Amino acid sequence: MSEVFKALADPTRRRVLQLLRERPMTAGELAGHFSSSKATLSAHFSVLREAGLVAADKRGVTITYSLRLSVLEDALLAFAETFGIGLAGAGALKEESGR
Amino acid sequence: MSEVFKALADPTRRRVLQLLRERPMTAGELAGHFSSSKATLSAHFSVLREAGLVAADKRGVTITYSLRLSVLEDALLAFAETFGIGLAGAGALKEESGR
DNA sequence: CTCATATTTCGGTATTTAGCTAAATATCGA
DNA sequence: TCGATATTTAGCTAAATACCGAAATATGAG
Repeated sequence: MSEVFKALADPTRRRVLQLLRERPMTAGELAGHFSSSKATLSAHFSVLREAGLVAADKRGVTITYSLRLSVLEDALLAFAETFGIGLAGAGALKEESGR
Repeated sequence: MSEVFKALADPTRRRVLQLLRERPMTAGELAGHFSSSKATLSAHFSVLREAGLVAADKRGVTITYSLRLSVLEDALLAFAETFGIGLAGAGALKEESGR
């Protein structure tokens, strides 16, 4: 739980997740959207990976990252629930992910 | 946004929010629930205050902290929305806070 | 005014984090 | 095998964070 929130606390990482919302992208492709060095971005990917928020798929020499929306969703849901904040919309999401 | 997630990234601070969910509590009362020093807790309160997640009400020599649920709610909602995670339950919450 | 109480601020240390460049690793094509 | 490409790892610095004990601040009681 802490790891997810820690990952979300950085704007760069949140933007990475946003980019991956559209489609999976390679590390280099993602890095192209930022001004930081690739090494720095790589560290951000690592944080996201360890939080379980992205999946890394190595294909040849490139690594494609994809968003693991369910992990993000579950974390937010679990946390919000303890505060009585119902996230009813998650149901609709579940349907969508089920197709 | 970053400040809210950063505040939520620490287990102690999340527990403080949980405690405040029941009722407002003074700084000392809150500190009694943790093994860290009061100085350390005070710093945590400061982070929560700066993130807007709690309100501090100074009454005489004691400071009573209370949860600002709407801020937490709005932050989670806004973020979740950008990921297509609808938080329909927030509507019901709004009604509740309206009484 | 003085004392006790509640809380924060100060000064310090240790750990973590974000960033960089340079070097290492791995894979592909010729 | 050699070279090019994609990505990570290593080594470093600067800034931020968490923690402590001690000192400062503010208030209310007497």
